[in-house]
Amino acid sequence: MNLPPLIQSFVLHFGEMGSRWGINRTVGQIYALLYVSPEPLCADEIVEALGISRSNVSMSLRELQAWNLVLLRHLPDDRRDFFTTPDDVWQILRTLAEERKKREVDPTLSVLREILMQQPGSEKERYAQQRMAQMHGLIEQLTNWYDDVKRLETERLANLLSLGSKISRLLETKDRIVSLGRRSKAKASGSQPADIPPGDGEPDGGAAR
Amino acid sequence: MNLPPLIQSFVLHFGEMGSRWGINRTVGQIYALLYVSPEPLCADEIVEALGISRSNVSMSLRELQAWNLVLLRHLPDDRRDFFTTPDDVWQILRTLAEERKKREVDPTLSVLREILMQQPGSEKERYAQQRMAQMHGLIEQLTNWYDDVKRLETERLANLLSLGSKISRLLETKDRIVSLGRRSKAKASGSQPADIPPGDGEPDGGAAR
DNA sequence: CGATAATTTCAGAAATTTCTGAAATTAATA
DNA sequence: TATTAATTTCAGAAATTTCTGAAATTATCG
Repeated sequence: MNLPPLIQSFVLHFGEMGSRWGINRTVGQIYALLYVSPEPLCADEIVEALGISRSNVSMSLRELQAWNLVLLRHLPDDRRDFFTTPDDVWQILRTLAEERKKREVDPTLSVLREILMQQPGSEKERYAQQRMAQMHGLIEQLTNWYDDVKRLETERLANLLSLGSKISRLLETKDRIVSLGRRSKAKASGSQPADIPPGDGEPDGGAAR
Repeated sequence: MNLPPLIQSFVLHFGEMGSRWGINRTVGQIYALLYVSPEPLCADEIVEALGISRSNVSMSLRELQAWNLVLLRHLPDDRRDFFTTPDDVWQILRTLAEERKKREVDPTLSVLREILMQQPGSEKERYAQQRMAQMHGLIEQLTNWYDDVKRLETERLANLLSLGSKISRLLETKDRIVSLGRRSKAKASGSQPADIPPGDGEPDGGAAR
């Protein structure tokens, strides 16, 4: 590997983190390299920079494309493929979130749905199903939130982030005030999508530490 | 493996997903099993249920403890350890978020900080550093938001989720109205309702491109 | 203390993942 | 169509991770 020290640290770190992020070392390194390169790179430049085999680069670029994390570029009168990452880090974040959801969440959601359709054959199964319903409900709330928020343009999204929990406090206050003239316990906000499966009553009081 | 079919599907799925989630098959299976078990289980019961070696169970439980994902329980006059998961799925979510942040985000944040301290030795390094600064800024915004939001109690957190992006739209509207009497282009977050302190500065305008 | 039970450790076996080099494929050019 | 360049595929080598069984450790009890 032959890179300026500062860039090398970054590339090596991404390589090491790769496995924790569900990609492998080479994929991590290539991504890091493309991310900090001012110009798009072709496969052979990557081979050169990272000191790995041509075929490994090919497969890893393919993987990065499957993740939608790289862009393909072409130069006039040159038929090689050149690769970059999007410039906008917020765009990168969106892609990452989308792809991780697709790989790490959606399959579980669909397995849960399937299992929850079935008739429990015993008391143990009935209990298990109720636990799965709780998990399903939580995941659905999270993904609904995500589906809603992901459509925001960057500036609004950044605003939302910088507000953080402050909104919640605001809401509580508003709710408390509104409820003075209505009921006594506030239940904040409409949009509860209707298809949360039954059965997941209260999260058993036992908050367990 | 000898489990009711419905529970077996769930356990096997968690095993398969394990590698995508940064844990391994056994760890995933054990977690799933504990999660749907009404009573805490001891190591030998897990061995029995999943058909894996005692030592593997021991190591995997250790791993789950390192993740803070299981609770230790004891029965009177029995010196075996029994294991469960917390009842409250929101609590589980918090733990998961915290641990994944610790493993997947914090190390990168600290490497970025270190690299950004250094003096670039070339134009390429200067550019790379600027890219890393963008990444660092984004991660910092996200973790600040997370640090803020994670302290919310469950009910408020759920409220926040169910609101989703609506707040943002609300804010924009409010801002637009407020700005009528001030400047012409709304920059959101300029003025907040009474008890909302001024947020972190600008979201780093430099969205690249 | 010695006996027994529960658990952990760890070297190496087994399984899985990653990586390479050689061959095959694709596509542009003469 | 043959030639050359760019890229991909894939069998097996190399590296890494996971898992096991045997031995070691820890803790409790008589």
